Amino acid sequence: MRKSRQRDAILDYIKCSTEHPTADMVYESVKQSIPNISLGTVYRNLNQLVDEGFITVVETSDKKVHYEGNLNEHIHLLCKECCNITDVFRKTEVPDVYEETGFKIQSQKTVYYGICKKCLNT
Amino acid sequence: MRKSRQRDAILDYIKCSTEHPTADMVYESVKQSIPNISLGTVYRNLNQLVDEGFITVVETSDKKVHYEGNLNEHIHLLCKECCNITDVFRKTEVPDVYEETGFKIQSQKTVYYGICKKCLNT
DNA sequence: AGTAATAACAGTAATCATTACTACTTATAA
DNA sequence: TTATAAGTAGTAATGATTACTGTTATTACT
Repeated sequence: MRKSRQRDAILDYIKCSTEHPTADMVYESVKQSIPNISLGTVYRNLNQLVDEGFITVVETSDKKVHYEGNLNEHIHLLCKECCNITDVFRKTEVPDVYEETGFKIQSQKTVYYGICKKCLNT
Repeated sequence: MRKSRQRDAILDYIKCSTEHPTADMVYESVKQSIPNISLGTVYRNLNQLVDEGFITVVETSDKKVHYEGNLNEHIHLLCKECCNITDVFRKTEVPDVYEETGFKIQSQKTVYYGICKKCLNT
């Protein structure tokens, strides 16, 4: 991967952001320092940064991919009403989440990402 | 929610499926018993069934929503190569997953779904 | 430093999963 | 049994993402 001003700006913004920006939010923000950056460039670099493991993605029900720069293991609180994503870094036990954040848990989901048996043997 | 032959067939298919079908897979399958069912009907009912809590969704990187009828708490193994989703129901500890399933875990994600503080007070 | 090779870019067109819309049909409550 | 409104089929529209094309910029090698 070569060095590029555009990708540096994109990565920088995501790494510093506390929210979980979408491609469009990245585009709007980076446009302030690189006015003629292309939306296609943003998408291409986001995909590249995910592939290379510099950032990760979070899916919500708003049908847009959200990006995240904090790679430390943590839990996401995902509001079904407003789609807001909140990070919880402390090893807070489930019953304590409500007291500490005011977030009412209704369900949970745990996903392990990796390579399945079949793809490992290919 | 009224009774409808289309929705019954859709729910039935998802509840019986061991894979995690997409809207299109549901459409193709239900079409065998209701040949003139509309894809729009499938989407509308899937959203309704999710809203009413009869089924849930699983997101992969293939940009399609996958549906799931098994509401028992379990873990998903999501292959980054082929996007296959495998369910793990036993409380298998992370180190044991590989031995039991051949799935090589690279990262994990835990999400709690619910209502945030702000939306609760509205 | 000069240059060739090619990764990356801007701008725009295309894709495709999902949603919205419309006129018709059917479940169900009174 | 009939009114009403939820549900449907079929199709058009939307919108996030990707693909494409001609140009620019990085980097490895003389």
